Amino acid sequence: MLQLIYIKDNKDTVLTGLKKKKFARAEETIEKVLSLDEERRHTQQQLDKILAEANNTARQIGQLMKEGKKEEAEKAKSEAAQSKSQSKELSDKLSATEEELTRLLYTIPNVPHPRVPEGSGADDNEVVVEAGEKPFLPATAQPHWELIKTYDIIDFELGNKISGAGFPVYKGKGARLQRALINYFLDEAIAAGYTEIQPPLLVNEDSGYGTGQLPDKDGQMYHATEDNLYLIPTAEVPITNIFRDVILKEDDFPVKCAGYTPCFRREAGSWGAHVRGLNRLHQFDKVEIVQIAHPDRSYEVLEEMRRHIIGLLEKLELPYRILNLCGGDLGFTAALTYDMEVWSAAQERWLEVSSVSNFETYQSNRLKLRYKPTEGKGTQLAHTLNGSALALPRILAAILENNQTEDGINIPKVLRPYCGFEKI
RNA sequence: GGAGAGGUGGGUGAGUGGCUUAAACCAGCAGUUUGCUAAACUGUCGUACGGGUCAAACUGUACCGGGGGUUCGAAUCCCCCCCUCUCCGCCA
Repeated sequence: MLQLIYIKDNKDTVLTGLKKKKFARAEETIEKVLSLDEERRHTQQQLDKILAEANNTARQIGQLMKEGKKEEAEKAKSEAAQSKSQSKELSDKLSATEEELTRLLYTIPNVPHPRVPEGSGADDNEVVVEAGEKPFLPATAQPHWELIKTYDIIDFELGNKISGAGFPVYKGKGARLQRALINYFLDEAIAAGYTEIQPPLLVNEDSGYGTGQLPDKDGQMYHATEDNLYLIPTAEVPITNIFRDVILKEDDFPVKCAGYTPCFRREAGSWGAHVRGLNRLHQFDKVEIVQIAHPDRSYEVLEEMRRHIIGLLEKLELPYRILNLCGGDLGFTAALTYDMEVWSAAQERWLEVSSVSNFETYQSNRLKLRYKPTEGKGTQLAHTLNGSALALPRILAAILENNQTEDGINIPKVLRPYCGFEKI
């Protein structure tokens, strides 16, 4: 969530930003936030004063008792009892106000960065880069959901039998190619200075709130109710939560973590004709990169992450384009997001394979992820960033479709040492 | 799953109702000493929300796993919950 102090000091910027993000009732909400804050401070001042007096009296009573002045002590006691109901009332009011304030703050999305383009939907996203050559496919070319049957490398029917729709079974060279991609992505991340993490795949409620999946996207996660644990929808959740309630030192920056995990998504209500094959799944594999950055450097870090992902796409020889998401299409918590899409030649459409975002302090405020500046007092919120590097199924789809030939599918050169074969 | 023990600052760990404003030690930071390192010594050393100030100094409140209660006063007593550890059982 946004920092209260930021809203107070930058009211106009916040309002402009929220409008860009198509957040309805921006003025109304911000005014309410500011007046609640006013009320909160006023109440706290009153309460603090009463508590200070009460603490004083209590100390005096202790002193009187010690000196054996019982009568005086009794008198003081009855006085103290009076301020009690008063303080109870005030502290109830304080927590009610704070609660309402927090609840309201949770409903306000992050403010977009100035570089975010205006717009209301996917059509308004800015194409930053388009690179690579779209392959020319033979007339016999098949979409990946046919190819996987032809070569018997991914089996949806089997997954259907074991689990249900959206849980494919990877077989033989399909499984090996998948494993090759994971290892390749991890090795590249390590080479780029990321620390490899193998996090838990089930997380508790606190972690769900920490990265913002709860309470809003409750229905999107698989929930093991017996133990009140959630299957992770992305490695972002466990990895970022490593830093929940953490105060870093300034020279701890940059913190770079990468992890491979399966990801589980219920994708409630989002199935349709356009999500055939590997395009959308309940379980899929992904390598995620996460950075915790100094606020002054987070946009450099974002560009660094973007370059890292481009590097992967280029080495995989996939045509790609990069979108700078417009205000209306930007996620709730992001300040700036690049979507990376690869060209899927047989489907003749772009597939999103990565999304890199700077959340600035939006996540860290909720996580209480701070750092101590070397100069000066106190703590400051760090910036968090993450991105997929990369999500496997659509990459796999694009590799299969783009590299198909009359006599098999060519494996990109960079993956061959990892696969142990050159062709499917 | 059964039984027991326990959750206190960055760490170790004291603290059974009021000289606790959380001792002491370690680590950290600053300084002194020093040819350098080490050691020693001195000082400093939590977080959040307020007040105060140009900024500080200073100052109020809350926080000893979480939530409630008893009391003038709770780390300490009571209730509920969560978690960790040990042993047993089960098990890759």
